Amino acid sequence: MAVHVLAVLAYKEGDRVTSAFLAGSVNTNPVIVRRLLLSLQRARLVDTCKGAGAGSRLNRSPGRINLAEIYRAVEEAEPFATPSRKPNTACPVGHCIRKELDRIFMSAQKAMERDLERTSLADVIEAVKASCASKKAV
Amino acid sequence: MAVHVLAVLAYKEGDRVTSAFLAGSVNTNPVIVRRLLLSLQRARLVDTCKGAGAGSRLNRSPGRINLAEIYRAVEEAEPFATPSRKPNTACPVGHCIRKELDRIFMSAQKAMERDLERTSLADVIEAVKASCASKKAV
DNA sequence: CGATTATGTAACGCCAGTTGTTACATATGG
DNA sequence: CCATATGTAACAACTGGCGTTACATAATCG
Repeated sequence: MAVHVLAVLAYKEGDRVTSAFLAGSVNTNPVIVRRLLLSLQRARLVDTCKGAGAGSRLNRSPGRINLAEIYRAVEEAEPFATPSRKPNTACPVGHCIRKELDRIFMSAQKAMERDLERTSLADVIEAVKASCASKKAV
Repeated sequence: MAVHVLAVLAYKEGDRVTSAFLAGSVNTNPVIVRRLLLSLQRARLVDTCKGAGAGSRLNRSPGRINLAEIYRAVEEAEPFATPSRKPNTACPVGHCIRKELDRIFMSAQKAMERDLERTSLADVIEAVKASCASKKAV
């Protein structure tokens, strides 16, 4: 969904867009979008102004924003299972496995982000446009 | 948690272990473990017998089981955000973006799994043992 | 054979996280 | 000063996963 919002922003090249408009586009509530924009602001991906005639716009050109950045800005939690908040008991394995798994999963997540880095927001826009065009052609 | 259970099984090299024992080790309920074991059975990772004196054991040596297999056996859902089951509206972006994002995320997930493939269950056991030993040394 | 043991499975409650909604304070521009 | 749009809080609704109880089924042992 974050990517979706940013894609719309990229679509409107530089124009300020209100959260209400974005919400309509993603088919959700303006507040949801605003909450999302807060994360994106923290990551310096968008630039938001308050007041009349204001709204948000991209802070960088779409070609210089990659999906890994968006992912990191939005997803703060690990994609893996909650470590089952129980610290485990007297099992010989339970004691030390958590730390090891964290290491391994961190590495896997890094691998995933490296893959996401290869795609820029501009790439997404381009692909979407192409996909829409071909669909229209039919 | 799946890895934890399998690690315990690997620890008990070949012995059949009951779900009750595993549950105690992971500090949870036997039924939870059984549900997990069902997934692992489907993936042919464990071999479970019913009846008295029965239980589960690994179907392969720990060195020949990698974490990507476990991940695939257990996690059936995408690690990414639910595609917000709403099919979106008349927004020009909304129409085609879902498909594109699916492609990209699939690729990222593949990258993650490729990373997980590099670690076998035996590696995890080894690391855990080493970690426990060093902790004991202190 | 029958008792015991352990899995398979369903039904249900519980809890946490996410989404959605309403409401209101605040800032900005005209 | 007023209209507009964000920031934020409070709360309802929904969802997914975990936990628990309960019961049927299967396999082993005496």
